[in-house]
Amino acid sequence: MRKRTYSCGLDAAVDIVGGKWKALILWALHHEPRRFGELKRSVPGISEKMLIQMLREMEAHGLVHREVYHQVPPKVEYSLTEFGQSLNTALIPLGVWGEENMRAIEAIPRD
Amino acid sequence: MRKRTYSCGLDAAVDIVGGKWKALILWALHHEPRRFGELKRSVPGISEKMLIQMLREMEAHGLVHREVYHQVPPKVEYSLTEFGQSLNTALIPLGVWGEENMRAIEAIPRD
DNA sequence: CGGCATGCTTACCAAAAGGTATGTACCCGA
DNA sequence: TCGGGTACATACCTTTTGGTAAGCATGCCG
Repeated sequence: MRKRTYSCGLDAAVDIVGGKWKALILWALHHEPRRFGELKRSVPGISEKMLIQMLREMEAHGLVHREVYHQVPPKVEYSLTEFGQSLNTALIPLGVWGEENMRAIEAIPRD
Repeated sequence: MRKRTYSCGLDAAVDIVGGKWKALILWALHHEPRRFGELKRSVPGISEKMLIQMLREMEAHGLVHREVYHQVPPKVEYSLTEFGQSLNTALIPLGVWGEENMRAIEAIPRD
């Protein structure tokens, strides 16, 4: 989130979904609400710091909902809001594209 | 481009389209091939350095085609490959989402 | 009492992304 | 000879992003 005006819708969407992790977290929440630890396990490679940071931003952006259960040990559940759902839906074709072309993408030489 | 394996298609797609500019450049090339200067004008805010850097990467990734015309003054045209077209198509819903929600996105307080 | 589990939080650091400014090479027309 | 237009390249710097490691609060279980 850095701009106040966008040149087009894609510009705005990229700004929201930007970074390496948010799309993956959204994806992981697609089917059901998840706890912190579950999310960490279902987004391989993410650090706790990044996960929290992204969750907090996404909460502030109205994409996810955070529900705290006052238990011991503590339990916190994250779920998609309507807004988050709609973004997730818009990401589906991109996910499909990625799956269809994963071989080609993996074959790209990285310097 | 940093990984060799992806946890899902979205992961791979985000890796390719990553950053602030590539999606916008792809978008700008959607309808017709464009020259360097035209692109610069149609992606507001981008610096020449970033534009070249992104174009080079996208060429290396097989998303765009670069055609040099040996003229004076020089002319270089960039166009989408089939691969680039397919990615662009997958980005359409995201662009639509961004347009529909642009007001909401702009209203998000930053920090 | 001590260890474990959960869900964070903090400090510190490295790498990548991005921006500004300037320079290059070419030829043309004034 | 000078400036302008095209398409870059390069150096330098700042900001953003991401990673590691450690610590904290809580209460249960043995």
